[in-house]
Amino acid sequence: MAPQAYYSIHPKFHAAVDCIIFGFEEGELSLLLLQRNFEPAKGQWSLMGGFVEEGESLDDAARRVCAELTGLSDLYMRQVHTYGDPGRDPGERVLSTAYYALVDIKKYDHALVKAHNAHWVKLNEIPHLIFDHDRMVQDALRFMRYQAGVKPVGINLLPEEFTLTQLQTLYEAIQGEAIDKRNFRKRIAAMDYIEKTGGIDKTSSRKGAALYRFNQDKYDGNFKI
Amino acid sequence: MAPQAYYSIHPKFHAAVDCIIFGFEEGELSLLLLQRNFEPAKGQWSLMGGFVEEGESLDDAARRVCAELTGLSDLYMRQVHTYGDPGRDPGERVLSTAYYALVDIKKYDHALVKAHNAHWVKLNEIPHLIFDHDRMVQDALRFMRYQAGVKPVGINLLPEEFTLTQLQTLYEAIQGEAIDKRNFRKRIAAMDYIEKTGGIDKTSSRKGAALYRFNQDKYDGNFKI
DNA sequence: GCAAAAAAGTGTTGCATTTACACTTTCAAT
DNA sequence: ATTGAAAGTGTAAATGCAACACTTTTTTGC
Repeated sequence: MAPQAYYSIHPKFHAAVDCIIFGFEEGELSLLLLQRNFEPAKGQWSLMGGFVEEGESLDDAARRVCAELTGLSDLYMRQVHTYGDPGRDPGERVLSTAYYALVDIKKYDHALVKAHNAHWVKLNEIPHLIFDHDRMVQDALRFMRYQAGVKPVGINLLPEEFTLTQLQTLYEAIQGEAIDKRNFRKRIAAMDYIEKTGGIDKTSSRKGAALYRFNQDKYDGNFKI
Repeated sequence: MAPQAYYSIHPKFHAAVDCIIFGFEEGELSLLLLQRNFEPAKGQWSLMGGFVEEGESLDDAARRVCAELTGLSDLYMRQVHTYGDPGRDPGERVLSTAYYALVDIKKYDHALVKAHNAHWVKLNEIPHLIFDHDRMVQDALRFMRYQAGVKPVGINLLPEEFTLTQLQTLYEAIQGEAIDKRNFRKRIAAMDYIEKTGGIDKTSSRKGAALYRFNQDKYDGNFKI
């Protein structure tokens, strides 16, 4: 068989990425969802997605798609799964790879979000989404929760400086259950890569709460020995 | 934009699946690898792979590809990751989704394996593989190890009936470290879904070892309450 | 200026899980 | 009858995890 024929006898498919974009506000996780003002499935809710272009890796496509909506191009993102059932997109056949992304909800570009008719929706208020996007959300949520239990990825949902109460509330939202304050702080204290900045936050407490930051170098150091 | 145009302005890609096929023999994990007697990359080592066809889901494609090589179509399989860098396949652009599969190494079709010029290779003797297949193997191994630590998926590498010594040797191979025999048996005893068959295996011991089997119903029951 | 409110911050104990550890039993082969 | 080879079995120490309540600080309202 000639090398060319090896490939050309096989079909080609559209490839897309869909992004499950997590934010954290008011003690709850939210997703950034589109109320589609475009076809297909105009009027329905969906994830932000887009087609993979020539010469663009899947990771790059996911990054571009998230940046188109949020204006942020340095988000923490991870591939979740690829969905390839024929008929999953009722228009044409499309293979779609889902990525989750973590956003500091204070930072996104409001104009872009508005232009896409996108909205932050709390996890327990998520409407039915088009195609197989419901399942993508379930899978992404499970994977993100798993990763958050293993690595401090959740920090990407907070500003650079944060209080321990914010951090605890975040992890309670991720895990979906209350955490004992003293045990939580003991655990954090044992992580030398979460360090005091010296700053004090007085926005949510009369007394004032110490600010902390994540130190990537110290974190990497823990594994390089 | 007309619905058709929505899709057609975007490029299409070949879609492939590559299978990381695990077996267990002589106390070690092995992979079923091809010494390619076909183009591209003839003469080199690779994973078993194939293109996704029209009307075929990714899962179905992976199942078909594994069955083409092993003759077994009911393998435990899980999607690992999709690799989409441009240039990952030097011929044409191909998006490839990796699946791992677990095989009872006593059962595969030897003629098919021979026809494909495939060989079982022990984990620590794996040669360099083409394209990004080395990375696929690393990712699949990590994912399989994780899953084996959480669910009894490893059982798919053993015959229906197995001794506790076999099971322990398997888990030592998966984890890559020795396990205390009494602690291991205590843990297994606590799993009511691993049950004695009443049979006795005398092939590897004068005394004879009790045979066990995995009870899927009891296992499912543990989570349905 | 005093009292109340609201969040930050701080250790100890009991319980459960995990780990370490060595000898006996059985049976086939010689 | 002895030997060899793998199967099978329980306890004690240590570690990790979960439960639990009060003090401190500062602002605000009286």
